[in-house]
Amino acid sequence: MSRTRDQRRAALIDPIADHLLAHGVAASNLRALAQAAGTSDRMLLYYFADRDDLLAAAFARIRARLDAALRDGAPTVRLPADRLTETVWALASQDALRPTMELLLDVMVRAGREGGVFADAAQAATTQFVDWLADRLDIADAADRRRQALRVLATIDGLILLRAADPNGFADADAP
Amino acid sequence: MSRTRDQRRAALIDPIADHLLAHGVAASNLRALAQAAGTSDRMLLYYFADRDDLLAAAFARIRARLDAALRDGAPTVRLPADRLTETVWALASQDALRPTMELLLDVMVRAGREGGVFADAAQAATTQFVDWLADRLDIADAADRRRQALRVLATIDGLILLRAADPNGFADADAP
DNA sequence: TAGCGATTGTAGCGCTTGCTACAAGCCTTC
DNA sequence: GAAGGCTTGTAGCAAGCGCTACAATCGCTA
Repeated sequence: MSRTRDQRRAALIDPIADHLLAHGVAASNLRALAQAAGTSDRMLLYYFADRDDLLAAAFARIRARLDAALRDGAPTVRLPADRLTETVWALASQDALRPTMELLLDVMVRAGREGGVFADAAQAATTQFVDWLADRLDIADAADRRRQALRVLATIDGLILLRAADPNGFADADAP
Repeated sequence: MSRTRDQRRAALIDPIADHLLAHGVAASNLRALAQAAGTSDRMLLYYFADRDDLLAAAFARIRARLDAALRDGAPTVRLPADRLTETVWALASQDALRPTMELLLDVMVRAGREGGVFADAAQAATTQFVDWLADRLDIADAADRRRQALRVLATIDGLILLRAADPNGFADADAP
């Protein structure tokens, strides 16, 4: 009974996550998300407390997918920072990861202004990513490694942001 | 007559730019902007064609301010990329520039999804910033210099984004 | 089969948003 | 002082938003 409800709840999240990835947060109102999930907004609010609850679930799902993609994407070979940046930038530019990274930007900007679900999701994703990067940096000191990992992530995020904002002007600098 | 109208139009832009910098794009609806400018939304739409026109004017004003701040902020001394990154990161973290940089992130994310005014503003600001950075990089080849300038900007933008999204978690990595 | 909770559709509320119709006031010009 | 354009206030529209009240239906159990 309660398990069935949880299952149906879980089944709704995938198409909703897809819609978020494809169209961003602003275009993800309840009616649009309901259509994407093949149901009604009324139903979404039956399975989820409110929109924030729904978004939180979708963000968690997207993070789980990202986790899997990162695990498959690159082995744990320790690299210097600039080489790691290069590798991850190529990885994050692939079709599979690009929408995720761009949605992450969307969420991070909202985190600063709105807080709430967005702050939680941004913090979780950042931590996850920084940890993953730190595992792949050939730096001995842990604190320094973490600091450099954050710097690598900053560069990747910035590159994605610049490309998303101005895809044409970015073309000539595509190869780092 | 027409000059007076232009003057009044121009006078409205400063408080509106201030509001944008303080509260972001989402919180800058016509009624809020009107209150910030000490007038009514009706008046804003008398002096500007529509909200996009108003935002475009405000973004242009903010870019002019940024231009002045950059000119004052650092002399044209050519540095290697990592030293320039350090310098500009410190500069962009100052109270005077920080809101501008964070608004720029807001605009850039919107540029990707909504285009229009945001794409124009993002492109102009990016170009302006990259040119300024390129003038301060001690790299001989022009194309390579521009590419590195874009990379420096990406890192700065990414750092600002990470700090804006998660001010606490970022504290331990504040010094690059 | 009757009853009862779980599920779903319909309709719409209350709010915010960008924008507009209309009319009143003001200020210049003759 | 009359005329006519420039400026401004009042009021409100239409659309979109998150969310809810209410009732109908479904499916299981007794």
